[in-house]
Amino acid sequence: MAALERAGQRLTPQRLAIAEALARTGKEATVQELYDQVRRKHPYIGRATIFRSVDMLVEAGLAQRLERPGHVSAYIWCEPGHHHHLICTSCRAVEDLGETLVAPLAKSIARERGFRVDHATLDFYGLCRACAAKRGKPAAS
Amino acid sequence: MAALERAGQRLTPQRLAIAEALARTGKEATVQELYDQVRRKHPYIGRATIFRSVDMLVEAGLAQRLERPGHVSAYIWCEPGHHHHLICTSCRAVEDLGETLVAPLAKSIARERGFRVDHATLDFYGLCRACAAKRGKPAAS
DNA sequence: GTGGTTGCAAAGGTTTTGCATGTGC
DNA sequence: GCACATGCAAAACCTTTGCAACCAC
Repeated sequence: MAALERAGQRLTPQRLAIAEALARTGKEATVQELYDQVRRKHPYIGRATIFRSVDMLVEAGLAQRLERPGHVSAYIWCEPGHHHHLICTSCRAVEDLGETLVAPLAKSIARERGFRVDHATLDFYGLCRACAAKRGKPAAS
Repeated sequence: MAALERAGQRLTPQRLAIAEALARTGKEATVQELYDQVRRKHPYIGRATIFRSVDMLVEAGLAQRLERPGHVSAYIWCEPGHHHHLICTSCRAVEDLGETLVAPLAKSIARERGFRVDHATLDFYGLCRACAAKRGKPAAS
């Protein structure tokens, strides 16, 4: 959590609580979920603070906004340099994925299509090892 | 546009107009932009119809929702089997990318991490060939 | 002490929904 | 003709903003 200090931001109890909540779940979390979670210890925290704090975390490179299907933004804690993920659609656990997979792709795209890649989204959705083992087949809807 | 019929959906003038508008721009488009565009020919169309139609298009596999940063959904027309894109952050043009790049990645992830990939997002943001040529460097903010 | 941060509440904007009417098949 | 699609408007929703009080540094 010392990463927060390194980000050159003020270390308030709220921010700590939010960062901690996000880091601890190991899953993607919406603002509402973080709000519910953090409110157990900070009953007077406001939703706006969550929004402002996660924005700050994203800018500091400590979190990432997942543009996930369904119009609600979710956030995940992430170590610098790990901006791609495996996201379990069952338990919502998130695993990091390094840049190593994307870098060669970006390079070949630049070469073959003349496209100058700035950044890329690469996220895999599916079942994590545990969930895949639990149910061999995806659950029927 | 015959793809619409194939999707087993009713072919209404509104849907045709929306699909056409989306297909013709060759760019990502927000609902608001489609609304403005389609309204030139269908002044009485409602925003709700746009939302319902793009949802239908997405379900039919003829469009894709881009979860782009900034909380507004944008949609792009896409041929079946081309669900990854190069998106120009300058002119907002969209180029298709086949599945060929992702398939091997998904396979290796399944093998190495025990993760059962269902689907993946892979979109590259940057400058298309034309925009990259126009301005060698990204514009200063 | 000071400037950034918080909490509250209200505003802003996007997306969804209900229902009567209209229409493709 | 019937089921589905549309238009309208209001509701629901997430997110942002303004501002006074507060607090980390």
